[in-house]
Amino acid sequence: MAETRARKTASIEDLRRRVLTQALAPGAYLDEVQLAEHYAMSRPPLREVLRQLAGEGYLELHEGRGVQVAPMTHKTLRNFFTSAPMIYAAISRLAAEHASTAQIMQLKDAQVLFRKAIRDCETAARALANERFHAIIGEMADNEYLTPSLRRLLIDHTRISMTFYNPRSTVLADQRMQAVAQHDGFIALIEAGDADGAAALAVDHWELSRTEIERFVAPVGLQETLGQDLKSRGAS
Amino acid sequence: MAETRARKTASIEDLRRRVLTQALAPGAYLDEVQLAEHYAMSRPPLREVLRQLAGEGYLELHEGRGVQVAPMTHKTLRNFFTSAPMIYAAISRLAAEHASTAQIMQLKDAQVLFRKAIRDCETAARALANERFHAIIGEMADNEYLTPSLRRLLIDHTRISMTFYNPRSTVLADQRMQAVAQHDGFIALIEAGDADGAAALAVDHWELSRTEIERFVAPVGLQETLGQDLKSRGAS
DNA sequence: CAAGAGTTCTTTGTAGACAATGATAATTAT
DNA sequence: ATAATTATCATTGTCTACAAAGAACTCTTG
Repeated sequence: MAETRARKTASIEDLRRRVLTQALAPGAYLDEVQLAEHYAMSRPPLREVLRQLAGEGYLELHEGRGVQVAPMTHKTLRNFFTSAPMIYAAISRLAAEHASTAQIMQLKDAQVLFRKAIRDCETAARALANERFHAIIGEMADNEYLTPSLRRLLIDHTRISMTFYNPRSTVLADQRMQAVAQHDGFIALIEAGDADGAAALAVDHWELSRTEIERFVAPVGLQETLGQDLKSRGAS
Repeated sequence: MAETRARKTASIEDLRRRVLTQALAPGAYLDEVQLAEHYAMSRPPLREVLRQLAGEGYLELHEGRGVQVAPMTHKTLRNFFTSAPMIYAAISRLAAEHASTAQIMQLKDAQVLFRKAIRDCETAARALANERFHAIIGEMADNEYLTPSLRRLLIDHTRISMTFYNPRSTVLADQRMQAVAQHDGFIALIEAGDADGAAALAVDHWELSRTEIERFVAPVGLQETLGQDLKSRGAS
């Protein structure tokens, strides 16, 4: 078994992806033996992987009762809204101050993929590309004290966006174009080293995302009276 | 082996303590077999423990090259100064908003231990009690997105304070009393639910700590001319 | 004498088997 | 019939032994 090491990192990345795209639903319990089989490894190293992912916030360990995909409740959503703008703004500011040219290249590459995913209406790819874009900004910030919080926020931001993202909705099409434009803005501001600008844009970008989420969480009520056909509205 | 579970959690707490008090020096490499022996467990569960602690920021894993106590460089110190006030203020604010009475009791208990450690000039106990005090405030905030950053900050804050803390210095005695008073202030403000007050006090508390650290990192230069006795100044 | 390659040895990583705990279902007693 | 208790089962947690990768040392060669 020469490539077990590769398998281990692969399993970590795959599990991250599955959690982010909700292929593994929040709150779902995982089976160690099943996962170990799936990734063609034995349980001890898999357990290490699970611990690590728990540390990163993807999973939750319950002593003697198994591993759970990090659940999302109304409380987590509230906390998310409270913390996100502050962290995003701080990270963006630091990124503009510290970004290397190599990292800016990475960011541009990520933006290409983001654009592509939106054009092709690939929900999961879009969510992952967006996560990657912001994760790179996090790397640029290069601050070991703030990145843990950013990581944690991105996990749930990505998962939340997966729950309600509807590539067919024309209302959201405009917002998607705005998001793409804002990403371009990030690249320009970071390249220019404009810390204040990047921080301000982070707040705008967050506001855009927040409206999207709010529109889904608290949608406008149905207008029909009892007895009418409700099918065509699709409020779910 | 009925109590292996207890041993596992005990090993986690002990390792945390040893890192925080610098009984394990920053950057030091650990030996798995030695640690496993020390905690009377086999290597696989110990490796899980190490992964978890790495996730929490106490350790760093190096693929195939062993485990290292999280190092502290000039860069980490700079990042620390950048991030700490924001996170501390935010956490304190949320703590004042959400603290339960049970948690306030815990905080008061922690403060008793903090006072005691300072009175008895026990450096490690003081550092750990201070860490615990602020960790409880973190629990009060009850925000899974911000606590990871707070945790990370407290690790290095505790370690930094251990490096230069000198219970004999009379200059620092006054600062210690101020710190105790500020902790009392936290308790009062949190109990009163004064979020703005708690956030403001967090900034003050941070400033106090920062001056202490700065005085150590950039001390005033020695005044003696060459050839004079330098022993009595203790500039290390 | 210095530099590089080969070999040995220490240390990390993994596998498979075993033990123990928590969950589930069945049986018994009220 | 329902509730409690016990027994069985599935699943988590751990241990010992083995394999492989990295580090250090030695031996050889320029």
